[in-house]
Order: sequence, then structure tokens, then C-alpha cells
Amino acid sequence: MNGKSVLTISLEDISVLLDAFLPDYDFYARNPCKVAIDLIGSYLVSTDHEGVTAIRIVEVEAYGGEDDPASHAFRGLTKRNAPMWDSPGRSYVYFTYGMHYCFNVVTSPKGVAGAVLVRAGQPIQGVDIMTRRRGRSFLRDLCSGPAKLCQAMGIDSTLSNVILDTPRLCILIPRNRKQIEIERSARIGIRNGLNLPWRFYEKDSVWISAKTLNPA
DNA sequence: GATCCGATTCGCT
DNA sequence: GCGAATCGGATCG
Repeated sequence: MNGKSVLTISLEDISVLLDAFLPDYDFYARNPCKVAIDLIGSYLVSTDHEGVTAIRIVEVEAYGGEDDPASHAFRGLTKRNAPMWDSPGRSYVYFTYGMHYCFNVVTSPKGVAGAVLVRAGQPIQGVDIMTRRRGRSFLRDLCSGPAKLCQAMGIDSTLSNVILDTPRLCILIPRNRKQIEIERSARIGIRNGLNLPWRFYEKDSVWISAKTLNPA
């Protein structure tokens, strides 16, 4: 794939490459836990001037609305978290710790806050690009965390609140996805809502975030 | 305005 | 296992 084709790559090109399709509006307009589970095994694709990067999602977390104490939506609508109430099937990217970005897929019907945080994935396309952006070459270190995968895929806050239906940033579902064994746990890195088992990941995957690779 | 702190990562002990 | 990095958003005055 040369530089010129990268700049002009179509959604159809990527869909053929990955043998996958765009989910419809109703896929996203559901409870975030349902969407979260169905996003495992799907692809996240990002394209910019450097080229195409894609991962196979293996770890996600669901976040609710005003009733979920761990959610950014818990304290109501602000300029930052507004995408969480917007129409489903778009992105919510936020900046945190003064240096990191995290990528969410917006779920639930419009007007109901909900999102799925993508926490980890297996690099599928553009490993060279990811390696350069991350500054490290160990494959399992490229996308094994929510901020790592954003850095590897060139995702920042300029990509927040965009609809996930173009090569710039999209989710694609494999046409023949095999049954996936999914485990669940409490969400990571939060203080409240630890009682809710809303983290989901593929059983035995070596690509999940490091904190759980070696459980005590 | 001032202060607190985070859906994290990395390097060092 | 612990703390620094680093800054915008949220909260309170």
C-alpha cells in the first residue's frame, strides 16, 4: 500500500481488507453493556496521513449515565461529556492526566448517556506506524491499554464526537465472527462503581491491558 | 481565581 | 509497588 492510496483509501477497501461491515444505528442504540460485549472481536480502524491502523478489540468497559458513579455522565451534562448524550454510533474521546487520550463508542438512544471505553486490542494493520508512534516495538505493548491504543492509532480529542462510519475512524464487524468466550470483571482505574462488573474481555487473550495479565 | 484530581503510563526502587 | 508527568475540567468560593 503506497502513500497515495493511503490518502484515498475508501471504506469499501478497508471493509474488503478486513472482511467486515459497518454496524447500523440500532447496533449502537442499546444498553452499553450489550454493545460492549458485541464490540469484542470487532475492528477499530483509524486512517490519517501516516496510513491505516486497525486493531481487533479484546477488552472494553461499559459506562452508564447519571446512575453510574464511575461515569463521566454521573454529574450531568458538561461541554466535555456532551457526546455521551448525543446520538449513538459516534466517538467520545477525552483527555486525561495531562497527557493521555481515551476512546469511547457512544451507545444508548439519543438523550440517554452511555458509552463503551475501548481498553485494548490486537494490532491488525499498520504495526509499523503504531511502533513508531508508541516508541516501542514489543507488539503486546502497542495497544494494551486505553491511552496506549489512542497513541498507537493517532486518536486525540479532535476526533471526539465524530460519527464512526468513515476510514478516518470507524468500527467494523467481521462477517463471520466465531463465538468468543467473554469474561467480566469490575472496571479498572475507578474509585466508585466497583461493584458493577462492567468490564468485558476475551478469555485467555494475551492482548488485554497489562494490569490483568498477571492476576494475583 | 484557587484547588483538586483523573476511565493512565512509564521508569525507578 | 510507588511516584512523577502534566493540564483541562469540575467544583467551590
